[in-house]
Amino acid sequence: MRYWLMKSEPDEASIDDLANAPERTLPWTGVRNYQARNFMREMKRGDKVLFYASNADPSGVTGLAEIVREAYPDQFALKKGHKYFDEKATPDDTIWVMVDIGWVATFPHIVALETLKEAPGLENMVVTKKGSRLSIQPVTKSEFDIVLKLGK
DNA sequence: GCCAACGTTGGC
DNA sequence: GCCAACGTTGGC
Repeated sequence: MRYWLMKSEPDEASIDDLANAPERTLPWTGVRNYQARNFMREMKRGDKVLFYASNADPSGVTGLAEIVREAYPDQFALKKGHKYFDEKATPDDTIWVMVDIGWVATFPHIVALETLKEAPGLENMVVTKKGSRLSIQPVTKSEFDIVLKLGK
C-alpha cells in the first residue's frame, strides 16, 4: 500500500464536497502535469490519500481519502471548450488520466502547512519544501502517520 | 538541444 | 494581488 498527497483548491473540490458527493467518491480530473500524471498511474485501489487544500486560508491537509478506482482516461481532455481540454489528446490517447477517490475522514481541524513545516519527521515531506508545486505527491508511511496524528 | 519568453502554481 | 519558483513552448 502506498500513500499520497493530492492538492485541490477548495473552489474546485474540498473535503466537504467529497464527503457530500454521491457514494462519497469524486473523479480526480484536471491533472495536466506529466510528473503528477505518472504518479496517478502508479496508484492502486486502497492507497491512502492526504487531501490537501491549496490556495486556502490557511492551506493544509483537511482530511483523508483513498483510491477507489485506478487510472483511466481523462475524457475532459477531449472536450473542446472545456477548461481541461488538451488539443493534443485523441480518443486513442487522451494523454491525461484521472482516478476516483473516496472519502475516508474529515479532520476535526485543518493541519496547516505551517504545522507540517514545524512537525518533527516531516522535514523531507515534499509539500513542506520550498517551491513544491506538484499537485500529486508521494508520501512515506511515517510521514502519513505523523500527519494523521496531527489531524486527530 | 539550448535557453529566453511565457504561463501557471500557490504561499504569503 | 504580488511574485518566486517552476514547467512548457518554440525560435534558433
